[in-house]
Amino acid sequence: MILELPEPYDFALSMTRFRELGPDSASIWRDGRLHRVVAGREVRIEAAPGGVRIEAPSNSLLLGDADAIAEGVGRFLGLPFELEPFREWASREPVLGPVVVALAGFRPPLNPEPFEALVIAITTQQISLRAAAAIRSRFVEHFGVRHEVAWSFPTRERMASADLADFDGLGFSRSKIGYVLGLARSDLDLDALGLLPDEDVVAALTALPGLGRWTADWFLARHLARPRAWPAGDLGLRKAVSAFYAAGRPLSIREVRTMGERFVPFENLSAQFLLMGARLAG
DNA sequence: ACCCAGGCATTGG
DNA sequence: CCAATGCATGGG
Repeated sequence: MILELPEPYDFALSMTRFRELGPDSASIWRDGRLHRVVAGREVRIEAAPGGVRIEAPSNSLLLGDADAIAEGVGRFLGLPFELEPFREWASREPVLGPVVVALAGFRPPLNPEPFEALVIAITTQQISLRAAAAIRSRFVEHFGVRHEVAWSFPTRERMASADLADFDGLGFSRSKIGYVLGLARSDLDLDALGLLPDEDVVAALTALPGLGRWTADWFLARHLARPRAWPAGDLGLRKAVSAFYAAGRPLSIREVRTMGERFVPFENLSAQFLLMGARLAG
């Protein structure tokens, strides 16, 4: 089936994250297609005129899963983002404007599952994206379910019943094992976070061990697609803001947080385009 | 053999 | 309140 996306849409550009630095075994890029388990079915997503083509197991259509698959893929591809008002606003920004124009067709992808979004963040804390992806792939293949090409991401329920010894050889630090188990076993309703305002989401997440401001900000940005999310503590964003707005001078987290005011009310998309722009420039 | 990489908790002033 | 430290793997 075809999933239509607002034009312009550049599938390969938008999948840069999965093609280059941080793919894992739950989201596999191969031969121009993205393989992933959506709504319990492994799908293959590829570029098509007007959007993307989704190939799914033939019986999933008969079973009436088509709507759930289209919904899940749409969220994965960042359909909730409203790019048109952002482009209109950015066109009057002297620095960001040209970046957005140069990245025409870029639609930031989302992490559609809250537990997955948080575990991705935990694994990525402090270490390089490549190291995190290597560790996470071992985690996914150990606790997830193998489909054809991709694995389903381990569920919260599965992880709630895991223990320390199950993580042997995966490369997690002791503390990060505790963060994942603590998150899985906590009584926090992850699906209900979407009903809360940004600051309440941050408060609820940072109350858990191992989930700090950076993790909460990326959850707002890449899971909930909140327009005002601004991950000022992110090393990549700090370098991007430094390059585009401070002539390369290193910026503190506090400085970057303050500079977020420049991008109101489009901090999230601004951050994602700046990161992408810096990646292409470097 | 280093050193840094899309943080966070803990400890000590 | 701020500074220093340990954590784990991958790549340069």
